[in-house]
Amino acid sequence: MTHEDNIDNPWGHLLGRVSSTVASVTGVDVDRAKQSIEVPPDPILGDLSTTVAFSLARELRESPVRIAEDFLPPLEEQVSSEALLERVERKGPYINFFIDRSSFAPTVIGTVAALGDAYGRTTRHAERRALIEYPAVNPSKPWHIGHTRNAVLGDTLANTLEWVGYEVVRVDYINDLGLQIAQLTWRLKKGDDGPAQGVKYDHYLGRLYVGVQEAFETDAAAQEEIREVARRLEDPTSDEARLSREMVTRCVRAQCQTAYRLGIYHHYQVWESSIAHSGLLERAKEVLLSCDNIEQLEEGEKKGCIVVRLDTLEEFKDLKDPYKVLFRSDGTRTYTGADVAFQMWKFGILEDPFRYEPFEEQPNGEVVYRTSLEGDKREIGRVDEVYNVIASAQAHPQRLIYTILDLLGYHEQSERSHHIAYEFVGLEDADFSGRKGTWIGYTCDEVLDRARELARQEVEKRNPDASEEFKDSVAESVGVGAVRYMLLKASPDRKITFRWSEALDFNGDSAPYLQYSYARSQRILERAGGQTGQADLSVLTDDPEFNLLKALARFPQTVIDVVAGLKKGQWGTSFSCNRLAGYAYDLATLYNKFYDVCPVLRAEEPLRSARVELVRAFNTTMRNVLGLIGVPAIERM
RNA sequence: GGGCGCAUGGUCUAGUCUGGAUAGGGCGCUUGGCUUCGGACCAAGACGUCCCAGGUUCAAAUCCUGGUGCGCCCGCCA
Repeated sequence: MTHEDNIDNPWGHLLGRVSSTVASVTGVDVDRAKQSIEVPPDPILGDLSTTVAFSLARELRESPVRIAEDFLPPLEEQVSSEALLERVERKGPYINFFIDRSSFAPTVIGTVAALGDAYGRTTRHAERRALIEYPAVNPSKPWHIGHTRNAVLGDTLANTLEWVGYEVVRVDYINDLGLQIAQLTWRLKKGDDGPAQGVKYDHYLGRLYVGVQEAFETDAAAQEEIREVARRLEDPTSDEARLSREMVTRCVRAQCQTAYRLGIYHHYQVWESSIAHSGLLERAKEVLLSCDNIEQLEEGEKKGCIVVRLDTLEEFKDLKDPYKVLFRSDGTRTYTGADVAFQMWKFGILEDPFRYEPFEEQPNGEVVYRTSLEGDKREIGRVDEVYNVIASAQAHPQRLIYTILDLLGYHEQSERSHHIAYEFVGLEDADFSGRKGTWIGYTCDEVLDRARELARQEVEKRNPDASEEFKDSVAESVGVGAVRYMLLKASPDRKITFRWSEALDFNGDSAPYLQYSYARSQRILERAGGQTGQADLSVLTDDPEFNLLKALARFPQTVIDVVAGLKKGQWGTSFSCNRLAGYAYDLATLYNKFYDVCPVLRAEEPLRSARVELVRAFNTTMRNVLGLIGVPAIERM
């Protein structure tokens, strides 16, 4: 019994049946038969087809058409005993299968009804655990849309893995020791009134930073003072460290408000200061120095540095310098050094030196913990896969970290380290830069606010008599959905040029279109009254009904395919989040077409009851997909 | 210099991994559809050298080779 035979996956089941039918008749193995199955370009031709005649043509020294002709009679024989298949036809060399519509509807709707909220979830990867790091925004500014892309990608990946059975640990990384933090600490030390009334702390810091950066670049004395602050920050007991800790905490709390609006939550925050002062680096250093390619140089330009020698490796042979520094001559870590130690921690290669304290309780009711020098020990546990959601620009350093794990002998962990890469979000004429302040006006909060305002106007038009609370709540859900969906429907390796007109377009391929289709189905179910249960579903055979049923059936297989597509390449692991968005859009489109031409409540029995059950199945499936991609499902809008 | 990614109607984009039948959508444009379960909807139409040149194949947007254009990466920085 293969996974596809599992009843929680109707489309996979169907593919399995067709594949084994093709295999048994033609003699090719099941995998090859499965490879040959595709969906014909026009449903008139069939629901599924096989091109196996083409691939057999050469080895049988026979024309593909002739081969298809020969296989047709035995296939017809087999198909007649397949419950879900009605008939098989030949069109030239193509062999096309037709689903038995009257038995398909009860199968699909029965599955959706039986599984309910769990429809779309499978247990293929049960007992497996994954750790995902995202979005790791510096605690010195508000999220802009680029950070939001990272966060939404990470959150959706985490959901997707959970839907195929993974247990997922969601981790954020807080770099509280970077230069930006030193600069801001220096600035706050000089005294400042703090944020004006109503200004979020992260926005306040972000704007303050633009000015500080200017001083840093132009004023040598200021620059020296800031370097000194950076040095003092390394001592966790210093006044600067205390001030910085307070500042960073307030900033992270403010950033979390943005995350919560988007429905994004974490289990742990790993702070850089914990990495620096917990003893993790010292342990990492010991392990690293036991590796043949890693050494402390005794002479030359990099005398005293702990380096990894890379020129023996094919993928790094063209570097200008064969040595990559992990620890500087003064003993401090480089980014790469800290990242290697962090990656080792994620896999449990190094014993967990961290202590944890609650950071805050999130709106989902779960406490997010931060690493700390105080607090309690916690057990992260074994992790099978690690996914780091990081911009494509970081592909080289990410690859380097995984290579070092490999050099250390942790081949398995290296292989299971994934860089989920994505391109930047930019403007037509500029990129977002923290230093230059080009992000101003394009923070996640501002984009969400504007989306909400626009949605609010639409809600007002349609529901003038509704309560303020209702209007606000719907507007917020529409705004959040629109922003998440916009970021998800683009393939991660494609740059997104942010345009207000596109981000706030609520028609067509957009979240409100999905939410609207859901709300309309909700209305029908409310008016239809209670459960019918006994409906004769075999009457659902018209094209609009059948097309919708096929889309419903495809959901679990789509999630499985996206996970199967997480293939690791040399420079990153691809995550087709756009396929999830695309599936949701297809489903909504087919429902809207059905809605337009198939009356439900006004239909005669037994059609009426059957269509109500179809609407119910759509309602359940759409709610589940929306949950998966994090777009709020709205009952009424 | 080396590496990675991208290139598809006016515009934005799916499909490329794993070759298969008339290249699918969104926005915009033209036109039609509510005495009807919600028009954030549906239907019809116009718009294409799938960057270029070769090659492989019964079959190429998809694979191979060589180009072109754009973006990014290659520090004891952050």
